[in-house]
Amino acid sequence: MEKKTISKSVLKRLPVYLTYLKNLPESAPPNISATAMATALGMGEVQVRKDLAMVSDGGRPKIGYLRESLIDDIEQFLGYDNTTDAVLIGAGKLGQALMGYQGFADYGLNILAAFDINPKTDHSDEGKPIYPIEKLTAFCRSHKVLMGILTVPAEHAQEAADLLIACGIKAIWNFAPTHLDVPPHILIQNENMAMSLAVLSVHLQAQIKEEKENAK
Amino acid sequence: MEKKTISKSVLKRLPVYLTYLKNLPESAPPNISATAMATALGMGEVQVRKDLAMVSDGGRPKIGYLRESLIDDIEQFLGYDNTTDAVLIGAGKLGQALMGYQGFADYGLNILAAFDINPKTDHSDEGKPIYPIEKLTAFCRSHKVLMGILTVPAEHAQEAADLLIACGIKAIWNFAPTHLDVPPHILIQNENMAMSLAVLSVHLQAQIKEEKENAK
DNA sequence: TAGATTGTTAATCGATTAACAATC
DNA sequence: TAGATTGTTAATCGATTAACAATC
Repeated sequence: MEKKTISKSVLKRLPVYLTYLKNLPESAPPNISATAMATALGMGEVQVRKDLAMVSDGGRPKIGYLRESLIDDIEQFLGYDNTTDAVLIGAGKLGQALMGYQGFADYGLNILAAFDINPKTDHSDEGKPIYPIEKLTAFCRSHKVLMGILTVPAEHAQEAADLLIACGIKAIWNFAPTHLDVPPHILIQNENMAMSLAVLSVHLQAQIKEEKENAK
Repeated sequence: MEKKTISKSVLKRLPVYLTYLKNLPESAPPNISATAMATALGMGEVQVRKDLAMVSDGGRPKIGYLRESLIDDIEQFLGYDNTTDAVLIGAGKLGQALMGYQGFADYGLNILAAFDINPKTDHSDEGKPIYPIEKLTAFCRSHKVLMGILTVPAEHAQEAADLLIACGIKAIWNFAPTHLDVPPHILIQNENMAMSLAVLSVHLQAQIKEEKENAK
């Protein structure tokens, strides 16, 4: 495998392959072909093969890829093997739901603590600490945290982002439905529910309209 | 405005413009130029103008677009003006967080009720009903629900999706980290946190590596 | 009128797909 | 060997960007 720069489109498909591979039953054969994966996921087989070529050191003709090593290769490429510590700002319902989600461990994500302007309690149901926002800076510095998760209301998102950046954070996972202005070296990943809803809404509108016309 | 088919890329940018426009202060002038929006959102101005041309009946040279009507045009295009009723499957933490989120009203989304194999309570904090899953079919039929939101564990996502489709649902917003197999006319919109995490993780890996090299 | 801004047509860029050669 | 599958090179497609004409 050569170290090539990877495009965002490829990058976003890798976790799809990963979950598919990990969900295969124990009883499945140790090898899997790009063809089989493509069929199962409803994708083009050349695309799958090309994507895998970016992270794997190759499959064997006629046999395919060794499932276990493919999983390892993708996980390693995505950096899921070394855990990333993160802090969460905004311990509302969504924030607490994310804090309690056990599945993040599979992605190497570890939410250390949450911070809130006005914490309702000092720990989540799972026992993770919830601190007043004033403690954020010291905490981030001492734990060398590089990632922040924003689950605050839209109107406080920008100031929370500014605060995180001042604490030395390099990447922000933003659940607030708003655009954030940040310096170029900071990565913002918007978990854009509005985007998803737009796609769903327009699809349904079209569907409804179609049905009406058919009913004529 | 002519009815053109819109690409998914444009479609996904529309809600970004919309939130930006809605968040402008009351005191802002009634007109806004594509140039100004592009600068504020860090996008290309031609792209903004082209996107707006898809939904608006045009801005005025030298002046720009009338902010209010632009908002209306986008909302209408996205179908946010007529509400979409939805049911939610899986009343866990994430499910309840979504049920309680007031902001969905802005997107024309109305979560009528949640369903769960084993409801802990019969209503959410906001008073929305939570029913046992057995009641789903009758409910969807009588309320003519077209959209389902999946917040169940990955291992139950496929069966939940099948159930929704059997109930006549046309679009599924899937929060479960798994690939769903559905008939072609059903739209699946994956709220893919794994995708976002992949982007964040790879960015941080690169950042860490870079720092190490600089430290040499 | 001059200049800012719009909308459109053409050029570029990147990503996907198709064709094919290599290999076990 | 034959055939399934891999990996790569070339062709296509779509989306973004650049150039420019139109307009208030």
